Amino acid sequence: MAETLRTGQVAKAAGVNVETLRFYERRGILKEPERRTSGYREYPVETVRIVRFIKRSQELGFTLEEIQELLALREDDSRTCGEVCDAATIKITEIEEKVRKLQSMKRALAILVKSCVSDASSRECPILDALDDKPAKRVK
Amino acid sequence: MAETLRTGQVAKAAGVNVETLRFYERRGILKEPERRTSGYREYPVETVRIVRFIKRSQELGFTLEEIQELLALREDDSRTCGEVCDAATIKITEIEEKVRKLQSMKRALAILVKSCVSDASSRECPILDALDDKPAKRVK
DNA sequence: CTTGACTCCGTACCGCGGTACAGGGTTCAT
DNA sequence: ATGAACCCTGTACCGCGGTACGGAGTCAAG
Repeated sequence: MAETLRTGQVAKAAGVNVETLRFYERRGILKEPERRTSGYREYPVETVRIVRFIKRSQELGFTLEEIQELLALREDDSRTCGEVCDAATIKITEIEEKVRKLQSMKRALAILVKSCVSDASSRECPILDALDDKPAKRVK
Repeated sequence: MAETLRTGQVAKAAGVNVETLRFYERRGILKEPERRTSGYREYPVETVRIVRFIKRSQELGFTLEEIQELLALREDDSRTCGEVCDAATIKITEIEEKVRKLQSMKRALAILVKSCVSDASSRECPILDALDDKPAKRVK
């Protein structure tokens, strides 16, 4: 029963390759693991989940730097609760903004689909309206 | 009253710089505008909205290639309605997936905030659970 | 005690999405 | 008719997030 994992095992389990782990370590996004005397890294099993979290977060449009901040929110004994709380609240606001825009885009696509179905010669284009500044309302 | 705009005007209005327009043109994401005899580009005013759409879409995690597809959905007289419809439907599904994940992350952050408020010494970390495969339920 | 898979480190390179010149031509207001 | 402000093309470079070596050491099974 392995309490620790080596690079290859972590990489495989997390679906990334070994150099990516090293890259994350250099970037400071993964903290340096223990080493055995040979120099081999010994990762805690948890690392797999962290790496997976990173990859998924990226798909959502977060940069590595932002992800680093997100990860810093967990297991940060040093910072005061208030700080963590504030940071998390800011992130929540950002996420809500993303969701809002995505839903706006989705609505635009839905209009497109509907106009397709109902009327082949529809001329108005909802796509550009989707993310406009002005709250467009020209659905006719 | 200007019916067309020049690069500088488009760039300024859209909040990008001139070379970005040229770059989009090379990439095929903006179609080549008319030219006056001097070689100066003459953009239709609509271009400003297109560029703004591109920038906003990027913030939502779409690549230029995906954005190109989105833009292709509009004003595409050649393609059949069915094709456009199918493509839009696929995009909608992708968007829903993004939203789902974002909301999952948001929930995790909210738990974090709440645990902060209620109990300074809470030990469980919701962050890593947020985007896990398994539908975690350990809120205790 | 060898062989093959794994790991180490360093450094170089990649694709994406731009950004920044250099070296010219155009416009237009004065 | 001239100067500032704009535009053209081409090419080189940038930061991000990895990816791919090369050359060497380690580990475990046979």
